[in-house]
Amino acid sequence: MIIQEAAEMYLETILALSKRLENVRSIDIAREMGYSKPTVSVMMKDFRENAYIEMDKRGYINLTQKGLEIAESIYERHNVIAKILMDLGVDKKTAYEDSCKIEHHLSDQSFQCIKDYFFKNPPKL
Amino acid sequence: MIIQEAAEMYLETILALSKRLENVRSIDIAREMGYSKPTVSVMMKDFRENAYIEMDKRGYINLTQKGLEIAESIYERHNVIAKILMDLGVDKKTAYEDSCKIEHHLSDQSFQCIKDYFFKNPPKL
DNA sequence: CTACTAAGTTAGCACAACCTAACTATCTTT
DNA sequence: AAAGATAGTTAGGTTGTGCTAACTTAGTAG
Repeated sequence: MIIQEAAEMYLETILALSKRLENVRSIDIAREMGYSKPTVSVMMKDFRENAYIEMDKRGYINLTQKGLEIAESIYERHNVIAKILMDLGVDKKTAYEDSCKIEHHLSDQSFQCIKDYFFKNPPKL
Repeated sequence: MIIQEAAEMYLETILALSKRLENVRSIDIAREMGYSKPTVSVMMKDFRENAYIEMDKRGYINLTQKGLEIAESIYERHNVIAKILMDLGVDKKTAYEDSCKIEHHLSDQSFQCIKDYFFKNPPKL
């Protein structure tokens, strides 16, 4: 299973939910992302089969090491890019929306260069 | 027809090709983008029906005003973003590849903020 | 116990955007 | 004129990612 944009979004959402909920279930993901139950259910089946998550008998979802690594990398990108956009004057909502889309398309090299540059040269408004 | 990422790529490619070729044909687009002839043919049919391009009897393609506006906006983004990435230290090939993907996902607001910032604060290596 | 509700799953569908195979049309070359 | 090459089109298939309808399963409330 090649991890594609959609899959990255699910993994990131699971990580984000796990930071504010006791347990993460399919239904929580569906509500968070605005998708139907079956859509999420099918994707979680895929994730189980490819060992990105584990699910217990109650349906509580946990990221495996493999899943967590991807989720965290995307999650970091999301926040770093959103912060930079906001520092450049973009409003919060737009900054988060845009970074949510961009985060999947940046090479590691570009992300690192952007991160390094803005770390060394924080924009002053 | 909602212009989606794929459509934007075709329009941008037509514009780019028209800058270095006398006439642009479906086959030129197919070769440039690495797609099959039928794939391009079907998309061009769609473009004709939605007035993004015009095609004469010889199959020569020209962007309409509507098509040109989209193509130019994407084309500008591509070059601006690629230049910034290169200024930040990303190699040329990666910079072009990444900007090619990002260009479709940035809001006007974010693009403008990024452009303004780097115009006022050109990175010095 | 029955009935309701909530969560998860299965089956089947839709759409975008790619593909190959096979056809047509046109132009060139002999 | 016949044959070959090149370009475009049509038909039908595949994959990813979403949907609804309808089912199952488990927990809760009367």
